[in-house]
This record gives sequence, structure tokens and C-alpha cells, in this order.
Amino acid sequence: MQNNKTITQVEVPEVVVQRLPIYVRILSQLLESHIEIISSHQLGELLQITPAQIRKDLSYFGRFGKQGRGYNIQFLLDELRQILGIDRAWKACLIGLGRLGRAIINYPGFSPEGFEIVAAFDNNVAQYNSNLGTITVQSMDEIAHTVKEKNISIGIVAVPSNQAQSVIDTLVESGITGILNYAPIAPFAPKHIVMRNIDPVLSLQSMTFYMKENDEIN
Amino acid sequence: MQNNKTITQVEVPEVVVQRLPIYVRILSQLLESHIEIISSHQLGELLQITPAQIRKDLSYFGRFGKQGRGYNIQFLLDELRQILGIDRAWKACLIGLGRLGRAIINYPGFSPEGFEIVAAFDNNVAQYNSNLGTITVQSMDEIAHTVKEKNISIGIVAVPSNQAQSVIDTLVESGITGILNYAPIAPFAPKHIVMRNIDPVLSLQSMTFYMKENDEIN
DNA sequence: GGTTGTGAATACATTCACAGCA
DNA sequence: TGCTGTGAATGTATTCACAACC
Repeated sequence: MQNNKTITQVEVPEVVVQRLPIYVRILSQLLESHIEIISSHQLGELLQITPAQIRKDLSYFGRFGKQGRGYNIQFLLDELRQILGIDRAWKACLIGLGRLGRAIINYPGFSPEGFEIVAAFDNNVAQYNSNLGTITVQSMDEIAHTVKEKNISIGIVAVPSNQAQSVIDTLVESGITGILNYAPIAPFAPKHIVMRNIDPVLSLQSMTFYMKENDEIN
Repeated sequence: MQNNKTITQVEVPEVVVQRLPIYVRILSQLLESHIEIISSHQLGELLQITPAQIRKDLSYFGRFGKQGRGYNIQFLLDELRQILGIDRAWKACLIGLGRLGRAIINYPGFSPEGFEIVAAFDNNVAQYNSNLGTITVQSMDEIAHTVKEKNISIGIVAVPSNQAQSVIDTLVESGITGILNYAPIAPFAPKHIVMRNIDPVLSLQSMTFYMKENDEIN
């Protein structure tokens, strides 16, 4: 009786969920190289992760391997894609079309993975209707309306930091459930919103902690 | 005798180091708002982190607060900056001047935090010596030479994924100790290299795991 | 022989709770 | 009284190690 969780099995740790996309990526590459089977040991070698961790991670979701042989890559990939919900397309909108926003909207890596930017917003009229392929830039007033109309579920925030929190609030009200935030702030959102932050400065600042000793030689 | 670690005190957990830059950022903002003192409870409120965690994190490095009052923001900031090694300038170079690379080199957020991009490399001759302020674009052959000459310690990788690992190898050989990798690969580097990856697709793919249930209503 | 899947053991991280101080 | 700093307790994540199986 120590377990007060509901019958919904063991909760999957968040770190595990964050590793699954890494597995998906390497498995896709292997498949392209016409490799069909791989062991947890080989995978671990490629990813610098212990084989035990890979097996344990996968075991939260099912039994995908064969003893003595390893994992069938195509099968495991299909399963992982379904688990992650990336076996289908997701509609996203982009807010902010400064240099960063334009780099994001032109980034060719999203759509092959099923993330489609179907709307873009900016309050700077000078940016409207510039050359962005099929997408028409709209005023930020229209976020709520367009998000609902087009049934968009992900918002990508690329506005200056002083506007970011209010954009996030708007997105939340509009019914979006996932936010990819590029603004260098500590964003606030209700618990049901899934937030991910992209913040190179924070990455650099935690990097130098480990670099400063080595450097004292110079 | 259970402790086989060296006398070098308790190892600081990596997660703690990654939170310190977040503290630095919010403390800087508070200081700009002319706030001088803050308690762990107030900080936790702003960052959605428990006060106990903040106090524990800080306690790895010293005793920065005053009982009954809280933390002096300016003092704590100075200490944290020194701990992280961001109380001085760091020289970085950028490799890859495609759309992403150009967005990075024009990003105004690095230099105020002391990260200065002092060299840029690309093998596409068409990109050389375009309008990039004081920086002259060099061929990638020159990475090793320039890194040593200018005493650069951080490499920012923004080349296509098929070139990324070889660029990383070159940077490592050149004596760089920190790498910020924007290429969507699982990079390999020796253990003494500090690597950080910026990978929005992985972020999105771990996001949808938590979004897919909610969405079944639609 | 080789490899998975998984309980048990260990290691790590967070939170509690309170003594000690301003 | 209010808040820090920190051991102890709890909660999470990783690794071990081996039975089960191909």
C-alpha cells in the first residue's frame, strides 16, 4: 500500500522521454545505411550511453527486442515514432519575424519530421507579406483567431524578450498546448502546457564552468 | 571509508551548474529593477523552483545569504558570475555561414554576456567576406591556425549535419575546449571537451509525447 | 554464444524540517 | 520573527547482474 499512484502503470521519467528522439534519429540514420538489426551495446557505442540504460528506457514502453539478436531497426523506429506521437503531422505557428524568426521559418529540418509552420505573426508591418513561400504574415492580433481556425497546436516564440511573456499568454489562451520558446527569459505557463526553451546563452554559461579551470594554464 | 573521491570536496551536480545561469539572468533583471535583496522564496516564485532547491544549489559554493533577510542581489550575482567563469570574456569562432550561421553571428545576445565571435569559417567561397562587420570569413582549412593564433576556446558549429562531425574533430585537434553544436547529430568528442547541443527538433519531438493524449479529443 | 528485459542495488537529486543566526 | 544553510529523509535515475530465451 505504499503506492498512491493510480493504476496507470509506472510513470515514465521525463529524461527517458527526452532520450527517445535521440534513438529515433540514430535509428533513422542506420536504416538509411541499410542496417537492419542492432544491439543495445552497439547503439550505446554510437550514442555514448550505457546499453543497460537503452534497454531500460525501451522497457518502459514494451518489449521490442529479440534475445540473442537485438532490435529490428525498422520495427523499433515505428514503435518509437508512435510512442512519441511523431508518426503524424503537427501544425505550428511562428511568432516573431526578426532575424531569428526568419531563420526558423526557413529552417529545412522541421517539415521532414512532420512539424509544419502554417502561420506566422509579427507586429512590424514592414515584415508583412515578405517572401515566405505559401505563408502570409499576419498581425499578432490575429493569433487567437488563426490558431483556432487552423487548429494549430504548437507555438514557436521568436520575439524580443520583453514581448515574450505576453505572446506566451496569448498562445495559451488561444488553446495551444506546446510552446517552443527561443526568447531568453524564464517563461511562465500553466502546468498543462508543454514548454521547451532554446537558449544558447544559458548553454554557453554552463559550459564555461567546466572550462575555466583548464584555462588557468593560459 | 565509503568515500573514494579525492579530497576535492563534494562534486557539484551538473544539473545544479545548469541552473546557475538561470539564477544569474533573473538576478540581473531584478537588479535592473533596482531591487537589492531577495529571499529564496521570492526567487523560487519567479522561477517556479522550490526555495529549498535554490538554497541547496547555492550552498554547494558558499554561504551567500543572511538569515532573516535573504540574499543581496549584487553580491550574489558577482559570486555566481565568478563561479561560472562568466566574469570575463570568452573568444568563440563560428563554423558555417548558411542561414543559421548568419543568424548566429548577427545575434545580439552573445556579446553582452561576454561571448565574442572573433572568427568565422565557411568553405563556400560565395559567402566569404560578406557584410559581417569586423569579421573576415576564412576557409575551413584555416580553423586550426586561427584558433591557436587568436587563442579561441569555444567553437560554434552551424554546418550541415554531414560535415558536423569532421568540423568537431578539427576543432578538438585545434585545442578548443568547448563546443556549441547546432547540427542535428549525436556528436562525438573526447571527455575533456564540454559539448552543448542546440536541437529544436529533438525538443519538439519530446514535446509531442505529452501532447498526443490531450489531442485525441480533436 | 549473444542479447534482451528487469528486479535489486546503487548512485544521484530534491525536499523536508529545523537549528542557528540577524 | 524571518530567513538561511544543511543533515536526514525521501524520491528519481542509472547501473548491475542474471534468468530467460534465440
